[in-house]
Amino acid sequence: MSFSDFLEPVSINFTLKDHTYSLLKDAILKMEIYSPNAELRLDERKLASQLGISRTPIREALARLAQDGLVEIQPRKGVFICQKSRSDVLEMIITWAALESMAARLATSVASDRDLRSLRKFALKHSTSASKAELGEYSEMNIKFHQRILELSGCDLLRVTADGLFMHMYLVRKRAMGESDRASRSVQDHMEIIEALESRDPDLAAKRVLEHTMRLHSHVDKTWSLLENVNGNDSDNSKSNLSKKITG
Amino acid sequence: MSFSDFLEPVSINFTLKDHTYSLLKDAILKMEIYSPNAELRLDERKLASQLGISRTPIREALARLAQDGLVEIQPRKGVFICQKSRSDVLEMIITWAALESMAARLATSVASDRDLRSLRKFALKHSTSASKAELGEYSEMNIKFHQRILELSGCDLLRVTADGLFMHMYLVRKRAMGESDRASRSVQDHMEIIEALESRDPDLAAKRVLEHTMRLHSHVDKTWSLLENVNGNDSDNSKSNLSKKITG
DNA sequence: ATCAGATGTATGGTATACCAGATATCTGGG
DNA sequence: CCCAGATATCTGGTATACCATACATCTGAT
Repeated sequence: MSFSDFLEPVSINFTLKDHTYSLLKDAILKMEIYSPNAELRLDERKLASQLGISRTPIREALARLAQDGLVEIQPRKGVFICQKSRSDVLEMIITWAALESMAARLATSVASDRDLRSLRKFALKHSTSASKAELGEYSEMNIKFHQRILELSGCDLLRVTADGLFMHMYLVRKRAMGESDRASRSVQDHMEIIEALESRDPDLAAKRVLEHTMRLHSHVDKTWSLLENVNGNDSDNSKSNLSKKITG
Repeated sequence: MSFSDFLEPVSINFTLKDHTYSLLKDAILKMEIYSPNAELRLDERKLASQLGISRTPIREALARLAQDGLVEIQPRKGVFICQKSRSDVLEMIITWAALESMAARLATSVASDRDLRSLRKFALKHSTSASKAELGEYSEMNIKFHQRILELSGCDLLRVTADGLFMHMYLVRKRAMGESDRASRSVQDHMEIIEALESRDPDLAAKRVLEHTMRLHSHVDKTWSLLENVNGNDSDNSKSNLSKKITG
């Protein structure tokens, strides 16, 4: 072993801006941005000195985060973490429903029997945690289940687009779990979705995923008055009970 | 009238980086990036001197374009306009179908009778241009029709997400029109979609939009061997005839 | 005491200098 | 003539200086 054998992994293609991007993204996703005392402002100079780098890579990372919709850059004012309003969340759920419903439709054609067996096994394995008040764990599994359906579609763009939404949903996820009996209903829904996939029925699979996700929409619509008026006008009362109307 | 009355519109909130972003985006969307002699490389310094500004705002604009998927930044190599492979295009069509199908579903609930009448009028007005070989005009109208459905959904996120796809589709659109009898079939499809919306049947509207868009998928799948191997491996032959399989 | 205007300061916007990797070109030995 | 190694140069990555605006604070006249 020569000396040089030990210093290979300098990770080629590493750039500060990319590193900073994921660093900031993780930080934003982890922080409780809805707590009343949350610091929503990001100070370029402070970040630069904290990370020990210059402002340039930070600014490019912030530009990308702004494109993601995670932060908002107000010229000459500052950059602020975006709080999602209730209607923002509802729209994310609708869009997510659209994507995952299509994914399920595709999956009935392209997913292998082996993949579906694996999905069923995964769902069964975690079905017990729903009732045991291990809601944190169940919540994790819940997200994984839905991401798995996106993967099984074989359409990477569907998956990537939905991931962009999950990123935002993650920010508000902590609020949703543990309310009413959603978890046990969720387990039942999941099994019915799997059955639809296994029966290779595209319309049925799409319908069940749509109804399942729109139940979340309905739930958030009814119970999340908390986020009202957080970002000014949130005045689309016209969409009330939308979930029931559009699922036929 | 005092002198100062004439110099108000300095456009507050104007920033070079935002301006550069839309400038570059438009330029990329307008150029023929699939012509063999297309210049795919973007030189920061050249752009800077051409636009008469420094590299900084250009770099931030490029960072945003990269997030959009319009360009790819290869560290220490350069920034290149992304050419879409055939399978990329197919995935965009699938995702678009998912979004617009959901939009139609929503529209059956939230669109007003007046909006639907307006949509029908718009479709009728342009239905003749399809047969008159004014394919450029028809193509424009076609896109507007679909965007209008997204708007009628009342869900802005659906519309914005789909717009991001339209941006890419625009790049390849010139190739699709004028092939076979797609235009006249398209007119028929559009009228049936409008009828479904007017009958306020969410499932039917969603189904018709899905089938219409997946016909485009099918067409591209069969005829666009041109884009094969443009970006290396394009090896998802497993999806053949996907359109037929998933529309029930 | 109050408020308009001046002034200071903090923050993002922009320009520019310099660094490092990647590639093309040159050059000399074979 | 060929090719390895040196070298020049091009390009993006980073740091830093400076500018312009927004906002807070101060000041003095009423």
